[in-house]
Amino acid sequence: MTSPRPNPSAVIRGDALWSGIRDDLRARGLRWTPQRRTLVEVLSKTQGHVTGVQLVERCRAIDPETTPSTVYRTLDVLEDLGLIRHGHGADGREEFHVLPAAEHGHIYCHSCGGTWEIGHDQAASLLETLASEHRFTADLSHVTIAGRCAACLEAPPSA
Amino acid sequence: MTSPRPNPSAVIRGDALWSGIRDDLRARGLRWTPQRRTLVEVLSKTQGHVTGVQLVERCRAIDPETTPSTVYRTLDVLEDLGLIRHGHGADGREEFHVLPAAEHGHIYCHSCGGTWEIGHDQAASLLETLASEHRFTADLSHVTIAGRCAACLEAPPSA
DNA sequence: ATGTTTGCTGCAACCGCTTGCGTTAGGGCA
DNA sequence: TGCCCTAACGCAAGCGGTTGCAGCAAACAT
Ligand SMILES: [Mn+2]
Ligand SMILES: [Mn+2]
Ligand SMILES: [Zn+2]
Ligand SMILES: [Zn+2]
Repeated sequence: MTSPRPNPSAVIRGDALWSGIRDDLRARGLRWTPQRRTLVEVLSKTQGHVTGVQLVERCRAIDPETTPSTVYRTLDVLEDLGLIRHGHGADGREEFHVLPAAEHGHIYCHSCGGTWEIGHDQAASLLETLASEHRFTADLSHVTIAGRCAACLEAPPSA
Repeated sequence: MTSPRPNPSAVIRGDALWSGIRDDLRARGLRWTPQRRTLVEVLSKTQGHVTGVQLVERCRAIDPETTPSTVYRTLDVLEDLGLIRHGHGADGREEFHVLPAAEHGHIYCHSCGGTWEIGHDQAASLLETLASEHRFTADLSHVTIAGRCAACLEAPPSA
């Protein structure tokens, strides 16, 4: 859970993205273990959003011995390598973005529970304001904004 | 527990903001209990940000029997009444904003752990974009944006 | 092959917070 | 003042995720 570092080969296909990991890890003095191989296999078959719990489940389908702490620690490593990102849902729970995917944030309606994505263009003005007024480089994929959607503002559900 | 009071006007003393809560609750069919009174006393002496754990600690200083679940449930109620707001830190942990306070979001540096506040003016463009493009009314106090501060971009701490 | 280094694993405990449930007690009304 | 309804409480278990530690095993060198 540290720094963003885009993987140069990330643009290509999913397979190509994940196939280089073994060497990426070794180049950094890290190790390629059966447990990591399992998680990477799961991730390479995953698109969009996943929670940590879902990933543990899917790993267990391949290797029933899978331990949560190992999975979460490996997710941290993979995020350092720039292969995944995580954000937090409205309740603070982790959600992982599996690459390749356009970087995006989320908006969440407190009333109906609906969620939508915010693209770079929609966030551009905020990111620029942060850059100029705070000299801050924001991580859009870690952004979740809560509030009320149009439908709920007009017709508040029962409350 | 409650003994007759010779001087009915004595207890007041709290901020105008917090003094109406008892009646606010009753008007909604909710109840004014000793546990809620303790939490409200703590909140009325609190400014800025507090975590749930801190609030439980401070309640225990007044009433050692304080139970976490009761505190968190009461915090939910008070947020419904609009007396506090909560957001999530970069790690997803809850932080409560005690009113009166200008509504604001937070930015957080993944490298050095520093945090800063975003005011309404700095968020205005984002909020407007969300309103126009998604017809979404955002809750600024629930916003935490992670990224890197200027100092860390120029001189990454050891990484 | 074998040894050595040290990153990684599994475990168990823990943290912040939530939830289901049986019991207590607030508070409107007689 | 006492009754009654039900909101709120305390407890214990649970959930998502993290952490310290002792043993294990990748990786590289010999
Ligand atoms: Mn985070
Ligand atoms: Mn704040
Ligand atoms: Zn909605
Ligand atoms: Zn920083």
